[in-house]
Amino acid sequence: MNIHDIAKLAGVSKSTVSRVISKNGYVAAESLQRVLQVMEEANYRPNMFAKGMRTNRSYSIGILFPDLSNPFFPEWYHVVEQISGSKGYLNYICITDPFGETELKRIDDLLGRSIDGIIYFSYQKNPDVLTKLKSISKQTPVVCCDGMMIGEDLSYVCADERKGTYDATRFLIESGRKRIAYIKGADAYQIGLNRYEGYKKALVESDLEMADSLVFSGDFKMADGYEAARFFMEQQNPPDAIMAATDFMAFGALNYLNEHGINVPDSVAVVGFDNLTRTTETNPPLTTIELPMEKMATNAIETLIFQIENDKAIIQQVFDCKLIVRQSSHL
Amino acid sequence: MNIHDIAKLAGVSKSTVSRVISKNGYVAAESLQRVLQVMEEANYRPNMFAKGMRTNRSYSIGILFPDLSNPFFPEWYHVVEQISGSKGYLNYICITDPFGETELKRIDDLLGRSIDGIIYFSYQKNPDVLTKLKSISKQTPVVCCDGMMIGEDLSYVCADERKGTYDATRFLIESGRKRIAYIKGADAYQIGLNRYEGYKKALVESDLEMADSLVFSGDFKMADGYEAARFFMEQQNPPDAIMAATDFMAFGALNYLNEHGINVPDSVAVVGFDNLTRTTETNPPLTTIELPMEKMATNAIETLIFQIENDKAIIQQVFDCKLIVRQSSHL
DNA sequence: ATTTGCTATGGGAACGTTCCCATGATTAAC
DNA sequence: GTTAATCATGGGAACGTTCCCATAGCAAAT
Repeated sequence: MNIHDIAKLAGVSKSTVSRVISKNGYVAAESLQRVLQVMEEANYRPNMFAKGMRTNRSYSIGILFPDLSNPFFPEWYHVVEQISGSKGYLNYICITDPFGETELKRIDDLLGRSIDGIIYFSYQKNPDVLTKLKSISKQTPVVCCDGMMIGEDLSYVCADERKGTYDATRFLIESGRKRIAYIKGADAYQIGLNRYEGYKKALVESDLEMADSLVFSGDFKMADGYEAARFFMEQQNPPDAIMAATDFMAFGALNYLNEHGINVPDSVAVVGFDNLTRTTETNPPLTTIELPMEKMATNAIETLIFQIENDKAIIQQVFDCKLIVRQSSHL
Repeated sequence: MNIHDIAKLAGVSKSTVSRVISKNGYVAAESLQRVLQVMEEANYRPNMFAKGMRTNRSYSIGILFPDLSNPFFPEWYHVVEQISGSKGYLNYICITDPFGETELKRIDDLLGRSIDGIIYFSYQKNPDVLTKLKSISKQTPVVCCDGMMIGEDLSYVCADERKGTYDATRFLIESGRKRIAYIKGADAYQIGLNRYEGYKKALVESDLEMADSLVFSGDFKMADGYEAARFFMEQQNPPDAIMAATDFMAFGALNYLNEHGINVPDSVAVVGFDNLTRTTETNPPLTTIELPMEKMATNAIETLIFQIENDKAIIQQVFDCKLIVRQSSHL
């Protein structure tokens, strides 16, 4: 069943049918009606291959995630999918890996499908990948979703995570915390370094101690937060506050503290980062730095679609983070 | 840059280049070498639209998930993506909704992309959707991933969840539990009913009480498990065991119990279902019924690809569940 | 010497769209 | 009443592959 058959059934030419489908060019109200009806009755669906061959558009977007076990990514995708769907796009999801070793291959896989654009997440800042992304982005727009791309000649959307963590750390200091521990990402990851920088900056400014015993490198898993809390609390002089680079790791820390009868926030304050949905459900509800995820995700996909449909010029956006004080940090 | 340009550069005809790309038909070793080299140098990528127009294959698979906040689905997808990727396929992910209201539209969206096959998850058994899936599956294979499809004229992969829950309930009874509560899915969902049936069957066989006060309907969220535990434990005669239809809800129940100093398993046993990765990390580690997720996911995608590439006949598979006893149920 | 089968290659039609161009019909403007 | 602008339609080339068919060289078998 093709455009030709529809044309015959509706008693018009294939050109007219084409005009109906692509909604451009003149077509008489009567013809329109008849073609629409015939298409409906015949359950006709335009052939995307033929369409794509002429237009070079697939209405498909490729998304690269380094890991799907952190609920941050599914939450982000949920927002993206809503918007892209409403604009007629469908999304390929590729799971790369935390070290970015498979990224180049997956980008090629996506390009082989003639996707219209790419949304890129990574834990790493791999020069080869950046070069590739830069070179394709004149043809196929790419939007990167992390602050570590700042300074690169690429489109990105990110948040001022450094300032976010800085503000939160200041808040803890001002509310009297003296020994503030930090759970950062693995040393091998470039992602999240801005968060760690904000923490260090606030400590330095306040002449607070920056000991190795107060920093733990995790792998962004919940279990790492749990282990970090154990590492901190088993010291003879444990911290009175624990900040985590992600809510997900803060969850793990909270679990450890709750299970060991260590009162939060009386004995130790806990602060996360991201403001995941579940932060209101923890015990106690988690003070966290809000990454304006919904705003960022919306912006990322809308930017990408704008670039696809209008202008491929680079667009870079930075959002503010906001400290959200809940019970896990109250004295 | 198309097959014609490559042919000219390599000094052969476009037919020979086509034979090189599609790896079929005779081509001399020398020609092969030259064409390969030219393609490499020109960074040539075959045009999938033109290819698809002739072959009617997109090497794309569509996956429908009703919800992405339950980590069960990302875990499943991770397995699927690994395998489909290794066989040259990429996956579109559509998030429908728990009530299945958007499923028909999303299926149409996918068909509009000429996907080669569909993997279908749902919380509901919507007759319209089933009719649609049955009608398309002669052309575009569909593999459903839940036991509620048993009896339908569709390909599916599922587990004997009824028996799984039955076995687990028997185990609790035999280890001396007398009042066994159950956290089921929302009444509006057809999914998970087999699990609930297994629970009821075991209770009836042992002449144990089946009170309304021992059954709670949740929405598969962690918070629902938390609420369920509160509902059960605030009764004057609380249960000595809580089973949940999903690990995710069991996590919520465990949180409630831990936070309220109710000893697990001494005061109350907790049993989940799914054997998510995180079950070994809870406190105490969670006894659960293993849904052989990896095996099922592997089977689902391999079945689908087999149907795409070989034979579209219906394939139906049922796997066994296995009780995994950890500390949350030990007396 | 002829036939057969295998290897190797090239030409051309076909897939189902879009889009440019040509052709009228009708209406509006002078 | 001619000209111009707008509306409506159809024909045909083009997009970049695959695949069928024709051709032909060469070795092995008759």
